[in-house]
Amino acid sequence: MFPKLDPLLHSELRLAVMSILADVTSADFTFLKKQTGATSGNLSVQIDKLAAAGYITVEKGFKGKMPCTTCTITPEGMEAFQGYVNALKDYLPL
Amino acid sequence: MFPKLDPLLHSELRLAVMSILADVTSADFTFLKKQTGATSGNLSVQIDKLAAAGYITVEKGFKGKMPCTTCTITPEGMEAFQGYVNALKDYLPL
DNA sequence: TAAATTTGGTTTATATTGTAAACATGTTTA
DNA sequence: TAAACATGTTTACAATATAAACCAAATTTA
Repeated sequence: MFPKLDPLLHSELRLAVMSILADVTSADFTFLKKQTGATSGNLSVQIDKLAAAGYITVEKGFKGKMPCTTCTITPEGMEAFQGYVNALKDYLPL
Repeated sequence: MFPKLDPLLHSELRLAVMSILADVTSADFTFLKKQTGATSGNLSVQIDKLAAAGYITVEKGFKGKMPCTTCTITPEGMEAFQGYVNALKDYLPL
């Protein structure tokens, strides 16, 4: 049977963000933007959704004088990501 | 870098359908419905989209006296599915 | 055999989602 | 100080997914 895929993670950009954070734990907005190639607007929206779900935390600070938004994956986010990966395996010949 | 995911395949139900067809080549509507747990309406719509993309062919006939719609994956569909699977690998720790 | 039910879908309406464009706020550079 | 750049956010629109309603033919039941 096909397990349900977490709709929050089944999104190209959110999945890319979570994939990065699952790897490096923490990253700032600019880094995520460069790595994913997303537009700022789209990234901002998707980060909000991940944060609202408790999958990441978002901290706003400054690097020098410039604003800097740092995203960090939470344990729940890590778990959700791993769950998604496992679920996907039932859809794919791996 | 994160490769673009084929939006036609990045859909839970369409992916499930393609996953089945990649395995068994051909299956009828009822079988797909049972395996995926989808509603008829949703399945009907998603099958149309896969067919419109040339990923599957749809043949309408009868099994005994009852109508029977058979879906078959095309070579292009097979290729697209494999491309999607490969692209996904860059998103997941596998 | 007439009515009710089941099978096998399609169409349509709505809710959700994704995305880009426009905007806001401040900083650096010429 | 004016123009260009950095770092995001908000908003408006387009695309998508999904369920609900519908349809027609076949089958079962009374």
